[in-house]
Amino acid sequence: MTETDGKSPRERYRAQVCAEIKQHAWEQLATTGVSALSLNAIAKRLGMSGPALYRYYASRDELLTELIRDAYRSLADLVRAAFESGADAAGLAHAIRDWALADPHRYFLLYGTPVPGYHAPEDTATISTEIMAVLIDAHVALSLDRPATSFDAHLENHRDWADGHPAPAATLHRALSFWARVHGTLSLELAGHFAGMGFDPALLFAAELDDLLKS
Amino acid sequence: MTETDGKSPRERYRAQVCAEIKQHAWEQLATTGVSALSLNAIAKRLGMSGPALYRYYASRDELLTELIRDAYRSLADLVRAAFESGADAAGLAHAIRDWALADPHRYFLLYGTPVPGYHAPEDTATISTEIMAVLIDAHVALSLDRPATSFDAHLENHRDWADGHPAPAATLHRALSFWARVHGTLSLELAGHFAGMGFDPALLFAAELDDLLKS
DNA sequence: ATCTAGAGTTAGAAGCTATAGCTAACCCTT
DNA sequence: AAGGGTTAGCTATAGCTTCTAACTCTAGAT
Repeated sequence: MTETDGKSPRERYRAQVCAEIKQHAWEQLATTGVSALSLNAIAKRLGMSGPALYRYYASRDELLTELIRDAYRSLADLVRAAFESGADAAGLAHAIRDWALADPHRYFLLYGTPVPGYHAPEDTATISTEIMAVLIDAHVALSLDRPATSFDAHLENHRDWADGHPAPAATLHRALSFWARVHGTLSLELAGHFAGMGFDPALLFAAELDDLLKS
Repeated sequence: MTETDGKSPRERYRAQVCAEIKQHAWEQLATTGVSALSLNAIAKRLGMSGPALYRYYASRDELLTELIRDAYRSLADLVRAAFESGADAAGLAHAIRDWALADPHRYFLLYGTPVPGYHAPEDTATISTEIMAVLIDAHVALSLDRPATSFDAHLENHRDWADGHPAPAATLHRALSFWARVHGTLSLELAGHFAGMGFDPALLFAAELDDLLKS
């Protein structure tokens, strides 16, 4: 209970303020989107003046990087947890869609328009390959009786991104298609491009995956 | 040659300044992206002071709306021209991809992260349905020997967006899948998510379409 | 008890959007 | 040809942003 956690009170206080800043940043992000994320507004909502925030995050970009990292981690954990609890590829897709619908701005933070000056840090790429690895795992169980395509052959020679995964190229192909179709339908839906069209985006989502997974 | 064009000199001058502003806006957009589009910077590059620009565009959003409208028109014209010159669905996909690669920021202006406060004007929706109509046209020639899916049945009851197009629901389904797959692979590629992976995005793009179109 | 590190402050620079009020030039009409 | 209305441009300003600099003051460590 009253474990000191091995940290000095200053460090604990600092960690908590950092967490509070991030929490308010997420709230602001969820309501107004990334472009309207304001350090000043966060500081005022925390009861302190603007520049005080720079003790905790050196710049707006550094806070954004932290948010992106957290979002990636959240998605990777979700995908991994879903897979480890026995979900198949379709189950993963559903989990990802729910995750995105729960906070569209968080999804766009990762997969939306890249911000001009920003460059993702090294570890987000690591998490990204981690996600891809799980996606590949989720596709190894699927049948491979479809005829091999020329892209399969190309992937055979360009499978470094699979990080040594032993799955056949056709499976890597399926994982990539999975990712592309999930992203395609999901981002069009989240951006509102299906808004006035009347049909149910969830059914298009499911149909795109069905077409990929059954065969 | 020296046709007066029926416009007063003031109107002609105004139209030209508007065009120059838009041209500089496109240049700035192509290099730095939409978030860095600055009315001040455009004004200075045109040799006039910041607020002078507000005589021509009432706000940053109004200029953005104009740019979005132009981009939509450009894409719609491209798609229509490609179809009328005999391109099939795969040809349309190639044309769209080239159009997007030529100016990624323009593509993201239409299909990227929606800007928080902004609401698209009426006519962009009109152009969007115009594009969809051409996409449907491009898919009517394809065979329909695939088994009907439940999404086809759903589309039969929600085909208002097709604007009275007589194509069967399976064809509407194909047009939607086409759009989603084009957008999925293209936006992942343009956002750099395939950057360190080694394979050729053009081949994944082609494979995603092949899987849709051949059958 | 003293000293130092760090948290928070105000002030300010440079940038942005956008408004207000003014001048001057221009077009049109009389 | 002269006046009147329109409009293009200016400067100044308000209010917002990120971010730096210099200062105070307190809390933890020695």
